[in-house]
Amino acid sequence: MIVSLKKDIVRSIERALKECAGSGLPDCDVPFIEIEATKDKKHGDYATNVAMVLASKLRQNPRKIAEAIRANFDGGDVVEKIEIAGPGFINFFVRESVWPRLLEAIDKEGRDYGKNDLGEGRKVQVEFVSANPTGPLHIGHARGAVVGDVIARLLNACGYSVSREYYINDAGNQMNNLGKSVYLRLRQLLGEDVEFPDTCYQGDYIKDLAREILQKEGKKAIEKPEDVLIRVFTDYAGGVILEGIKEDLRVFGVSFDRYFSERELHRDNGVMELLAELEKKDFIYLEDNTSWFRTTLFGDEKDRVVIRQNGEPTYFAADIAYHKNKFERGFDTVIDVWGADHHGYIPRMQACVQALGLEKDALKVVLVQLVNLLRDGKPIAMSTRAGQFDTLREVIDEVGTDAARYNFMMRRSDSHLDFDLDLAKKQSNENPVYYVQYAHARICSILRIAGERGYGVPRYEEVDLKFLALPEEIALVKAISAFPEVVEGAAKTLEPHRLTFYLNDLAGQFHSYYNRNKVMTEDRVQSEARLFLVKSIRTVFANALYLLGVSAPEKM
RNA sequence: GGGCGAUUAGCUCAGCUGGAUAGAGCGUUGGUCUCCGGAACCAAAGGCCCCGAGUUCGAAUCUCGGAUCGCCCA
Repeated sequence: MIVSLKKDIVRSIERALKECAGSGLPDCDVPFIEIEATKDKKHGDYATNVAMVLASKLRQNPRKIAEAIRANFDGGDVVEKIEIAGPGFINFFVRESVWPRLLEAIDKEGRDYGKNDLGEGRKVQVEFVSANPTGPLHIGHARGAVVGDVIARLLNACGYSVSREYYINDAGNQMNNLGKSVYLRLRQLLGEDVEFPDTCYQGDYIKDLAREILQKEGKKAIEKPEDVLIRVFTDYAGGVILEGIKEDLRVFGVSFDRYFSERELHRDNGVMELLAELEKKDFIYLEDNTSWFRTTLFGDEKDRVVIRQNGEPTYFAADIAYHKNKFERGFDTVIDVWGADHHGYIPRMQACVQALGLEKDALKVVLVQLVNLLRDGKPIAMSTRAGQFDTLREVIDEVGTDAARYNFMMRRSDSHLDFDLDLAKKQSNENPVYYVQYAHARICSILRIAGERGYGVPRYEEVDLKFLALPEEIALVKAISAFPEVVEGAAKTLEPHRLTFYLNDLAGQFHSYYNRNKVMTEDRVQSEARLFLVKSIRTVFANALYLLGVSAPEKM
C-alpha cells in the first residue's frame, strides 16, 4: 500500500544520494530533503531543490549534482521520468496510473485517515481559556477556546497524549472583588444605601447572584462579619460562575481534563517555598525589600518582581510555581494559549522554564489576537452593559456552534479577526462553513441515491481504477491524499487555521467536479469507481471537520 | 522613550519556514438550471507584495534602515 508518495520519493532520493557518494560526488550528510508538489504541470508532480542546497556545501555545480542523482535514481513503478530544470531543480513525473492507488489508505483507515504517530505517545499539555470566574466568557475567550481545542485535537491525532487544562487565578484580589461585589449588591437588595464602586463588577449577573443568596438564606445571609461574608460569597459566586462557564464551553464543544486552581499552588506555602529554593540557586535576589527573579539571565529585558514590598507574591510568582507543577506532572511539552496582549510575558515565562532546568521551547506560547464583533459590517461596542451581544453564550445562541467555530479558524490565530454576526448566520455563499458542510451533505445525498438506484459503493480492491483518470479526478485524489500532511503541518506549527484553508479548497474542487461530471453514468463500473472516489472525499471532509469540532451533516 | 506584531487585488485575508508565471473568498461584470442537492458551477477584470538598501543562483519570505497602524512596558 502506498501511504505517501512524497515520502516514497524522498526515500528514493536518499538512496540515490548514497549511491552518488560512491560514484564521483563527495560524501555528505543530508539533513533533510525538501520535496514539494509543483504548481505547474510542466514541472512534473513533485520537485526538490536538494541539488541546489548541496551545491554550496559540496562546492559543485547544482545541475551536475542533479545529474548524478538522476543517474542513480530508481523510481520503481511510481516515478515515470525525471527532469532537471532551471538552476538545478529535479522534477519528478509520477506515472498517471499510480494516483488512484493512494485511495487504498483512505479506504483502509477510514475514520483514522489523517492521523499519524509523530508524538509517539509523548505527553503534551494544552492550557487555554483560563479566564477567571468573575463573569461569563466573552467573545474573545471564545476564540482562544477554539484555538486551544483544535490544537489539542490536532496533537491528539498526531499521536500525542494530550491533556487539556484550564487555570483558575482564584487566589488574588480579583476574586475577592467578586465576593465584595456580591456582598454590596446584597446589602443594596436589603434596602441599604451603600455605594457600589467602579472597581467592582458591574454586570447584572452579580445582582442575580445576590438575589439567589437572598432567596436561599433571607436576611441572615448577611449576619456575619464583612470579611467572612466576602470570603463566603467569593467561593459561592466563583463556583456558580465557573459552572456557567463549563456549561457554555460544553455547548461550544470544548472540554477540559482538569480545572487547576491557583489556590492549590499556595497550599502548604508552596509558592513561597519554591521561591526560597530558587533564591538558594541564586535566581532570585532581594533589593529594596522586593524579591526579583533574574529573568535577564535568559534574555528578558529586565528582572521581574516575585515578592512585593508588602510581602505578597506576584501573579508571576504563582505562574512560576504553576509551570513547575506542570512539568512535574510529566509533560514533555507545555503549550499556553494566551491573549495577544500578554505577549510581553513570553520572555519571562521562558526564562523561568529555563531556570527550572528545562529547554526554552519545552514551553510554547500561542497568541490569540482580539476579535472585533460586528453586526452587518458595523462594530458592536464591547461593553458589559445588558442587551449587547458580547458573551460567548449569546453568540452561540445566535449563530450556532459550527459557524462560530469555523469562523474563528479562518485566520491565523495571531491576526486580528472580524466576526460578523450577520455573516456567520447567513446561509449563503458568503459563509464558508456552509460551503464545506454542503459538500459533505451533498456526497451523503449522492450515496443515498446511489443506494436507491441499486449501486453499491465498492471497497478499494473491487474498484476499476482506470475509470479514475480525468484530470479533475486525479487532482481530487492528490488533494485528499495530502490531508495527512496538512494535519501534520498544522500540528507541528500549531497553526490550526490551515485546516479551514485546506477544506475550502477541497470543497471547491469537489463542487467543480460535481458540476462538470455525473457520478452515476450508464456505465456501472465507472459509476462505482466514482462513487468510491466521492466516498473517499467524504471521509476526508468528515475527519477534517471533526478536528475542527464542526459537525459534518448528512442533510442540511 | 524602549519592546513586540502587522503592512500582499476595491474589502477581508492565505502564502506550508528561500523556489519556477504571487493565491483564495467576498465584491464587481458576464455566463450555466430538462441533470445525483443552485447553500452549486464557469469565465473576466483587478498587484510597485508599504518604501529603500543588503545577503545569493533565486526574496512577499532572511538582515539592516525608514514610514504608517495596533498592542505591551515605564
